Amino acid sequence: MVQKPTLETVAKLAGVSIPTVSQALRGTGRISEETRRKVVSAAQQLHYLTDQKAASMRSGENREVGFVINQLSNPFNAEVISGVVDLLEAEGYLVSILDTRDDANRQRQQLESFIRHGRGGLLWVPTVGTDDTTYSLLRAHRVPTVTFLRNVSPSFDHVGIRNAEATYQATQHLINLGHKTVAYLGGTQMTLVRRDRISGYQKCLSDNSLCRPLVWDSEDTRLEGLNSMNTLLKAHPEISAIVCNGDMVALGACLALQRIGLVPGREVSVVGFDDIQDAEAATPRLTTMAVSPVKLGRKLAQVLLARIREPDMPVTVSEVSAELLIRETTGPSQNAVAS
Amino acid sequence: MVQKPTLETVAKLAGVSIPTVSQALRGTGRISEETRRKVVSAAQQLHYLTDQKAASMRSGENREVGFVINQLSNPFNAEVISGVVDLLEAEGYLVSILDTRDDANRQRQQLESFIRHGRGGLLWVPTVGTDDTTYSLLRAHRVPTVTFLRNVSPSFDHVGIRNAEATYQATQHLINLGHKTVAYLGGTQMTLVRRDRISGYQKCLSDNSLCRPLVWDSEDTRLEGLNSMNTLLKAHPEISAIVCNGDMVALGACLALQRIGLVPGREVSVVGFDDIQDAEAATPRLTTMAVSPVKLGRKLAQVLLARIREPDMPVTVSEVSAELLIRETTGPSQNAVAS
DNA sequence: TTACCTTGATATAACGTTATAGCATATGTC
DNA sequence: GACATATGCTATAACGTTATATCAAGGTAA
Repeated sequence: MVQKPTLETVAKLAGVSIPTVSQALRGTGRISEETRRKVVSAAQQLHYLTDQKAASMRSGENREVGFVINQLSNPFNAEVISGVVDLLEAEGYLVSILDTRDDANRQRQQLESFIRHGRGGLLWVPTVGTDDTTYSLLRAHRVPTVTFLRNVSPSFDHVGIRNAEATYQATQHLINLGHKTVAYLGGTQMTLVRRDRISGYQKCLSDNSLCRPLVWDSEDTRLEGLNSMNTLLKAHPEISAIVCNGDMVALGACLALQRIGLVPGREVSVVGFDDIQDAEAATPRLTTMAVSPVKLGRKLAQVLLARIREPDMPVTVSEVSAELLIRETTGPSQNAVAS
Repeated sequence: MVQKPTLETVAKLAGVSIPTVSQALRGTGRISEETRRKVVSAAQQLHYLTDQKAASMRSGENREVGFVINQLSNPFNAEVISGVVDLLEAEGYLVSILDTRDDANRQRQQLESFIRHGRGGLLWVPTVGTDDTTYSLLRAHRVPTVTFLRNVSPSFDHVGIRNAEATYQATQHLINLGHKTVAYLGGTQMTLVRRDRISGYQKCLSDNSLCRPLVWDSEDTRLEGLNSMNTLLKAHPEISAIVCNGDMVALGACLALQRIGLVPGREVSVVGFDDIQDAEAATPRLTTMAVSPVKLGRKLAQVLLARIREPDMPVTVSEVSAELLIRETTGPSQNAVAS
């Protein structure tokens, strides 16, 4: 145990050659049952574990993939990761997670490091401000890549959410409840995701002949949601409902309402996005657009596996629909009742 | 660009030998300024990136480390990870994160995979129920290892929190406010961390001649905190204050109180543990035992680096103190005022 | 018998690096 | 001018695997 066990050590102990050991352990080639047993027992005795660095260097195969994500602390992301990891680990892959914290420089560093270490696949939520050289870097090194949520380039497979459809549905729900002044709260930059969500919100307003779209920025945390809602209410006290870019923002917004004595779902209605665990636990329980993070994670894993196995298959784009989950933070407009 | 660039490709383009390229790019050996420039330009032209698998195989050096953690979705952990990653990435390391979700089997799989892939270092929150063979696996393969939070084995370096001291302080704070019936809420199994925290709580009670320790289980999520607090209140309506095993539980407990019309900090006082972002954002703002996750993360990274550089140094144990942050969820006992 | 196939193993080369040693050529010293 | 030393580069081997080719021994068919 003083020396790292290698094929050579095992071979010596079993009294056979190195290739024999390699084949016996992997079940390839023509090895008699008897020597196979000898080899396996020797390997166990020495606690031998294949050195994958050496193996993958020779064989080209590589069961290490990475998930480069924009915000690890977001519980929705954490749940997606669970789904991905479950499926890929079952297939013998090692999934490692990198957090860019939406910093393009950090992301660049991480991806270069990623390529240098020769990972066999990439699941990727591209940072805001990712530039073209990053895409060509990945293409040049032939990294099988699936983008997630942010569909930034037609050369990569993609798995995402039907964002415009979802916010349209959320907005329509509020309008059906009689709300006339519906604002959009959340996001800070014009990512594709946010653009799509806002466009669904706007289209719904105009389809219903309500023509005052109002979009307000906020980081995707409870704290920022609280602060932004405060400023929004000060600037536009007339709004009676909001569609949020994420549950964390929505929960923060509910807190803001409660602090000034308003009840979410009575004076002001709130719709979230994601259906994280806390949405159900909050008081009042949050109405939200639910997407199953585990289902998304599985889909992601499946697409990546397909791409790894068939590098030349045509690029695929998969989008899953969100589902409106009506809980307690949405209710009939007070104005509508009054009029 | 059709072929993966290697030292050979670069050497051919620059018109020099392979070792020359290797040395020129790393700045070792004796290379003239002129050829160095030639080589660097050729490398850039081909988008050459060192294949670390091959490099580390030959040189033995390995700048890949892993952080094997028990619960990725916990925001406190996410913040610790940030601290670790900041420091290690600056030193040229690639940090990848694995989530055991506190499942010993999964953890075993992940660690074996981890070793096979030859990682150069490990930061580790061991799962509940980790058995001895796992420790010896890590020792046998000489993986530089630092345990975090759960100090399970004297053969690894450790970074953790002064848990008993912290809960003692929290409990004393409640007692000073006049509370006589203080319960402990959170955790599900007898991990070392929880044992230490409970012992601090108990010692404080007995030091103050209050002899009714009451410990109640709960998973470390808001939802479970809510449910557990409900059952606790039903079983023991007399309690006037609780010390919690984590902020998530504490926030859930506050929700439970609010649902039945009680105000945290008035009828029942609540102290959390961790000081996650939401502790400040909650209504009312959560009193908690604060440990700086970023500071912990940095410490972790430093200890690991030291261990990697000096594999034979004596084992170190570092513990940081938590600090009582008094906010709004703790207040004078109503009984004390009445009597 | 000769020719051919099957079985069970091994020898050898290769993956892309880096460490070591070696070999010219230029520079300095006495 | 002879010798030592410094400079700049290259040849070679090695890291631990796996892929390919090869080889000996035994079995089968004509």
